[in-house]
Amino acid sequence: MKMSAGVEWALHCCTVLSTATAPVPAHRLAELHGVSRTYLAKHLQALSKAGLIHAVEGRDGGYELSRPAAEVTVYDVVRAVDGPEAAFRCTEIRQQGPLPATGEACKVPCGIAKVMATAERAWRDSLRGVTIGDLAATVDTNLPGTWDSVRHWLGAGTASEPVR
Amino acid sequence: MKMSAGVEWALHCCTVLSTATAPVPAHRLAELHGVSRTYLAKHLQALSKAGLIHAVEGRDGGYELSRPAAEVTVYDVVRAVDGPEAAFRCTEIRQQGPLPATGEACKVPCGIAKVMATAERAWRDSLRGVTIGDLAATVDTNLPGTWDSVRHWLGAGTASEPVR
DNA sequence: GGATAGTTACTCGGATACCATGTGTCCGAGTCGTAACGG
DNA sequence: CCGTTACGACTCGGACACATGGTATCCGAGTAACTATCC
Repeated sequence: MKMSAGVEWALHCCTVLSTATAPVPAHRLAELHGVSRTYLAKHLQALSKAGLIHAVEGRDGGYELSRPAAEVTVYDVVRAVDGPEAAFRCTEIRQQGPLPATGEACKVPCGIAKVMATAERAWRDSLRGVTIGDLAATVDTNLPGTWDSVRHWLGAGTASEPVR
Repeated sequence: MKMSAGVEWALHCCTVLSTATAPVPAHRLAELHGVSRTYLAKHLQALSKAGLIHAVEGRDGGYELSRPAAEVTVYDVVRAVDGPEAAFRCTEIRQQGPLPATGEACKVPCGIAKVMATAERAWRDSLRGVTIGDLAATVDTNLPGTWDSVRHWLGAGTASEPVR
């Protein structure tokens, strides 16, 4: 069981967007994080479809958060990128084989499925307890001035162009 | 993010083994659950490597639980089949790009990685709170007599042979 | 000088290849139960 | 009748193909800003 690497990228991007003062193009976010531009674009589209971010079209356009960072949870991002379906999928094998469970026994969900569902709910609840705003604040606590540098870099031209 | 279907099979098999009175061959477990014999064998090998079950070799051999069912947690099985590594893997992209995090900032783990690790810990703790014995008891509560039927079927010959 | 039309460059969005991991399968090594055999 | 021995069938274990989904990429549609022109 492994999670898409795009989740990490998306979370970093959302955190950056929460402190940006203007729309940020996808290729700029990729450059800032040192990842593939085209593949990151795919994940940003997922975030866009989920309504977490929205695109400003045309020249000088880019992405920006649709809601305040404090109202976007980490789980929202994970769900948007990684998909809404649960990791564990009960295939109801109790109904197969020579001793299948009868119809009435299947009215209650399989005990195994219930345990897995409970665990995943705990996982989701934990992720729902943290927002993009919290993440940004943590970074600022660990290394004050980080967002100033990021905003400065975003405001400047390309990376090859020296920052004065 | 999806979990291997073998996890579900393995949990069902462990529950059956917890009520069996003699070693159960892999092909018999596959037949009982209506799943691929050879593929199930692969997952049973994983359980065996993890020490959760052990093989009785030779004729009339098979698998049996190594520990009492009450001492085997659901997480033990999930970990054995699905692997011990976490779903989220931090690739430290904060150290990449034109504004990499400096050495001292990296002494503390990335905030995103911490959030994901906390969530996964909650997930694991939830799975650790349920044992194979609990699962077996749940089945017996929902449909009393199930394990008697299973034991009877296991004691009898092949499925094609009618049970008297 | 101001409004307007054309141009340009930039943005996102979906459709398209590649590869790693899960899925499914196979055959060989080892072991126990059984039966035949000899004492 | 009992011990020994050889056999046979059954078990697991690891090594081998296939398929699905994540990974990575490309090009086309659309829009806003800029510029030059005209009134």
